[in-house]
Amino acid sequence: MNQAEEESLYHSLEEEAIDVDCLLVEPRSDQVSVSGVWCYEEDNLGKCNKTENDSFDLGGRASNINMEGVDATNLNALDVLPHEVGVENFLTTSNVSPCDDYLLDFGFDHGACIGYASNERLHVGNSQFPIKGSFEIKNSSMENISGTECQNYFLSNCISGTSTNSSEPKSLDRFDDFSKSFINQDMLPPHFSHNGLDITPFCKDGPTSTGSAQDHGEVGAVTHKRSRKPTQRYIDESSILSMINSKKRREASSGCKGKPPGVRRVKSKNEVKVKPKNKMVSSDVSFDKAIQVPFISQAPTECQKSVPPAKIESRIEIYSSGSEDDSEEIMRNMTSGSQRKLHRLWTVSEVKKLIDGVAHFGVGKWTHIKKLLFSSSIHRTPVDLKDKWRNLLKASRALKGSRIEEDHKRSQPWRPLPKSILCRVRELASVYPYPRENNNSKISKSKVALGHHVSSPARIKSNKVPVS
DNA sequence: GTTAGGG
DNA sequence: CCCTAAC
Repeated sequence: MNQAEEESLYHSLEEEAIDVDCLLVEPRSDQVSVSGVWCYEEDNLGKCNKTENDSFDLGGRASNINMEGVDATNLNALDVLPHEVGVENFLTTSNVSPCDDYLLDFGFDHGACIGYASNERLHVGNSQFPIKGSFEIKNSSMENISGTECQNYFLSNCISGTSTNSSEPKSLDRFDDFSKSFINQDMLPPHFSHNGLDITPFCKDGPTSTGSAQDHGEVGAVTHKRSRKPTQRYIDESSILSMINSKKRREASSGCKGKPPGVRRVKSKNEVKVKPKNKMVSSDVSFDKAIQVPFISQAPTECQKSVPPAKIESRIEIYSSGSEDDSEEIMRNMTSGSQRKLHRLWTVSEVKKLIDGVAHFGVGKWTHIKKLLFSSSIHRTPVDLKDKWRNLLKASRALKGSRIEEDHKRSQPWRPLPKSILCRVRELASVYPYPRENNNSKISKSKVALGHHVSSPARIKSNKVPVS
């Protein structure tokens, strides 16, 4: 942008009586310091299970901020180069995002605009957002206020610093985007801050409110400022969201007779089971994150690879995901209570646990296995264990049938189980034959009779395999 | 309530 | 993963 454009833009802003005087204050140094105090509301701990008080990750799709060791007294804890600071996709972090009810409050002390007023401060305090507290950006030269990637998350990409040292604001055009995002008198808040500019975005727009990212752009406001048109991106996303919502409403209203594929009635008892109040941070959840459970922990692009493209709902969950269970709840709410359970890939650790469980309790004791080994995995029901074991048996048989491993890989190109696991399944299958295979399980009998090792007491319990 | 088995 | 019959 050249000088003339900047000036004209500035004047247009001025004409619109938006108090952006501080905009043209020259940045004075390259230092950007982000510091603050963060803590979580107790209610939201479950949604932020990975995060600690003094260490958190504002991971976004485009960039990450990792704030560690932030405390109230150390204002320089996060002294970094401007290009390292990007409060981007603030609301999309998987730790904190499903924020149907969270409000963001941020006021600008002394009317300072973000990054453009020397020695002024941007103060962001969340009252109901999972991250509760405040952080400050002690500005010296945040010259680049980017709103281009703003996906109607109020903080996404609206604050960023660049490493290029410049004595003049470079991105007034971006500020224009930014101001469009924030300054809208049509969205006047019921909330005023004591000191200067105050913005209160919120997203309570009715029972269909999903807490998805789009919602955060629905309503936002600024006191005593003229209204501005919402960004094109906001318009686009709003229309997409409403389209999805109306589609879901159609599906819901069409009743259960048609039974559209992929959307089924969820039994109430399942609802109760699947959604316990206390959300646990289990070892295998973290394992999931580490290994292969696709949709929560990975970047959205990767997630989308693992999700069938037809499942729009799933992709929404990806973006709004906080904890797994929250996502499920959100989707259930969105679809008026009818939603197929999430498809969660079984991790190797889960399979191992299942195998251990079968080894200990025998086939068919799915409830026991669930209670003892999968108590922390609330999304795995006894039926799931049974189904998985059945599939494992299939897989092991396939492996036995075609010794060539390539065939096996071709049959399961997406997630080949380790051969050792399948061998173990086969071994257990011979010891604890699946009920249906009981008829032709003479081999297993002979194996057991030959003292084929099973060191578990469960073997005695299993009446399907006669001992001695 | 739990499990097996078909879809 | 869902549904349902059977136990």
